[in-house]
Amino acid sequence: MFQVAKQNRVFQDVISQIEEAILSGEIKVGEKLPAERQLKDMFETSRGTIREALRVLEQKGLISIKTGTNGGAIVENVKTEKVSESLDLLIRSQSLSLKHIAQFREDVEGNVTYLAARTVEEKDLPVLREIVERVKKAVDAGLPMWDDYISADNDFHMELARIAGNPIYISILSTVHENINRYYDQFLDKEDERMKENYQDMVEILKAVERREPGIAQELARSHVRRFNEFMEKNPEK
Amino acid sequence: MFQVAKQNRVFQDVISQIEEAILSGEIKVGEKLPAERQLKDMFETSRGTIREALRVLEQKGLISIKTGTNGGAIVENVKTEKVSESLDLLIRSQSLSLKHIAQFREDVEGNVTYLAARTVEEKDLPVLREIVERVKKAVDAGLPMWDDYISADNDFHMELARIAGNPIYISILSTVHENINRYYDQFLDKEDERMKENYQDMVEILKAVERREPGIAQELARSHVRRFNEFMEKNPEK
DNA sequence: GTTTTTAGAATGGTCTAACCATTAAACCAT
DNA sequence: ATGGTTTAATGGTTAGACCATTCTAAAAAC
Repeated sequence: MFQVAKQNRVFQDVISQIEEAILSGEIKVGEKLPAERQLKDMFETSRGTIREALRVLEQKGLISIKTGTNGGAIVENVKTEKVSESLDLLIRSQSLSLKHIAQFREDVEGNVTYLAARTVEEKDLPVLREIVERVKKAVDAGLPMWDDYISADNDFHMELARIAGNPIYISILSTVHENINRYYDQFLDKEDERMKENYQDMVEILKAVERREPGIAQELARSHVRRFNEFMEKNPEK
Repeated sequence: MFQVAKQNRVFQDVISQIEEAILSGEIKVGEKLPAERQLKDMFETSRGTIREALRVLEQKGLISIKTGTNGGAIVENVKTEKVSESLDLLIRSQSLSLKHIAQFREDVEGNVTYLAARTVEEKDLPVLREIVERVKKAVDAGLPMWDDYISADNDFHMELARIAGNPIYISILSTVHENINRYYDQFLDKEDERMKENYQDMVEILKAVERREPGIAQELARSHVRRFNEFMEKNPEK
């Protein structure tokens, strides 16, 4: 029947008002908020309170702050980065097993690759080919280039997400990569054979995307990820 | 080659240390951080700096703060709420459209239903049947029960996620629901016909799950969600 | 006249010290 | 027992000072 009677925190009100001004377009991206000392006078409060509000707005990704003359709080374009950050916290604070992340990744990479193969345009292909080239170079150089190889593999999947055209997938995928890479470092045996197999996978995925065959591309991406996962699961330390 | 040499903000260091202590389990959920005046001494800094750090940790959803004796910063279980909040900001700042969430939801519900149909056990079925019963009652009662109907529909999908057995899907799906429900309220025409059609969808999905037919269940779930989305997109205000 | 150096000013970052507001618990009066 | 009162601990807020960083423009050097 009744709502909890919550306390009034001045900085909360400051946050709401500035957030509203930004989202309504009253203050546009790239523009600066008034200086802290001015805001203090405008809101008739103290600088400390203003600064607490700015910390929250900064954390939300609505503003960024520079020091010095001409510094101040600049209104930012909200990026997907904060979604990744909070999702990452959520994932890390749950007791998730590698199996859960691995399964989720398999599904997501499948979906992303499906969408990418459906929406890919001619101009996207050189970028993908260039990444596959990088993987080839790393594979040819062998184990010393393992890190480059992993990094290019991630780029390949992220580029597919970009092509798929849905920013949500970009956030989700970067979070998944961040989390699963921690496990890869720990549990994946760095073998030459792995690199070669996975390079072949990528070549096949690229071909399917070039031919605009979503279903096939999806299944290839899934087994590509599954291969990684299986090798990790075989590892006894897990 | 080089990382950006970022300036040292004392509160940033405080945030990192406390965050690390929480995520590593050194301080457990439900436990309290030391009082601000104690933290100030421990970190050898000022109370203002400590408070700026606490604002950020609060915004991240890692702690909540109570006033009064026995008050203080309590370590919280990270909830999906903050992910939803940042997604919501993305939408409101127009970096993300309803279309993106709708598409993502279609994929996710499809994946979840596929998994659920594969892993479902006999004991899970009564729960699903009970939810479908609730939907039937709401549908029979017609438009006045619209909210109950939407709520039961969400429950149905969340229960499938639970059955699927991957906590990531539970988090992701609640985030999606939290966000998309706002749009349903705004853009979905509340028509009797909608309720009936969607009830039929759910009955079919349940049947496919009962028969352990993952592929069919997945496709049914996808078109179920797509139906919602299409009705929203037809709405001119969108 | 052009370039370099320097000084100033504006801005965020931090600190101190005080007081206010809220809350739980202990105590007291009825 | 019930209800009020006091007390102490905690977060919330304020004011004022000083430091650190950075841009600008004046001054100096060439």
